[in-house]
Amino acid sequence: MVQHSSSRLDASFAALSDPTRRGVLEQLSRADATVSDLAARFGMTLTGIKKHVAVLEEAGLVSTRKVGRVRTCRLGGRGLEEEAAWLAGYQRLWEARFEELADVIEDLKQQEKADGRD
Amino acid sequence: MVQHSSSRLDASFAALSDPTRRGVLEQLSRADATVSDLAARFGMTLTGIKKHVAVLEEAGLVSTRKVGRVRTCRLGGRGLEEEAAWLAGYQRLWEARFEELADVIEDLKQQEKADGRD
DNA sequence: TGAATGCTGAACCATATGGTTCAGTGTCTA
DNA sequence: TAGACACTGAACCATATGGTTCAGCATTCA
Repeated sequence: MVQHSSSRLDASFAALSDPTRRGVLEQLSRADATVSDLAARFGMTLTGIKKHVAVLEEAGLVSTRKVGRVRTCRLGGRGLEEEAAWLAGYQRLWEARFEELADVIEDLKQQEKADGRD
Repeated sequence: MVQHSSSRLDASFAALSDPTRRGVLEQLSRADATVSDLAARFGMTLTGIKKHVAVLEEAGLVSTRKVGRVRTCRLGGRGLEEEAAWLAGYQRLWEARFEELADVIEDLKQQEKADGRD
């Protein structure tokens, strides 16, 4: 069954729904980055990018560590397995639904043929 | 490369970030349903559920048709291929990142061994 | 025709989101 | 020690979100 009530899914899908945050993930997949690095790259204030990082961290997609005055962000903790699993489950149902539809159409065709024979 | 700037991804991930909407998708994967059906099942007003359906429709995940005074909703149009592809791409990068990390660790081990030999 | 049904739209409300500025705080470096 | 640097927190703003109620509007049914 598709799981639909999970605050973790809520948080991660919400995190992924913003292009800046998807960009940050992509960036971090290439290399760790400081908050300043990200702010510069995405043309945003430190405070602004910090909020995005916080959202990603809350969702468990990024982890950060502060050394001295520099906070470094890296891809973190989770690899979106749960989200991928949800999508995969949904896709199975979606496909099943269309096979079902195909069956219905097939039935209609059969019936049409039978009717034609009357 | 991971695509991160897509309003379609924005819309669909946002649509998926709400448990009621994921529930509606699950429900529709079993059978089509009217707006009233969904409102009853999710204990929400017609107006409330209608908004959720509108969000799902905007994201292309549900399609609806009104016959007489009844609007029927069905799983629609897209099968979340793009979203699945994004996640898959991300996961590849994520895994690559950890292999890289493994390489670094391996290098450190080698170096340690070499240092030990000095 | 009159009443019930199913949906719709507008208005409203509280809270969340995505951004900013400004005023710090702590850490380096000359 | 002074100044620059990197970040942080509070306050603010506009808009979006998730929900409601209430007043319609068609459509169906008795």
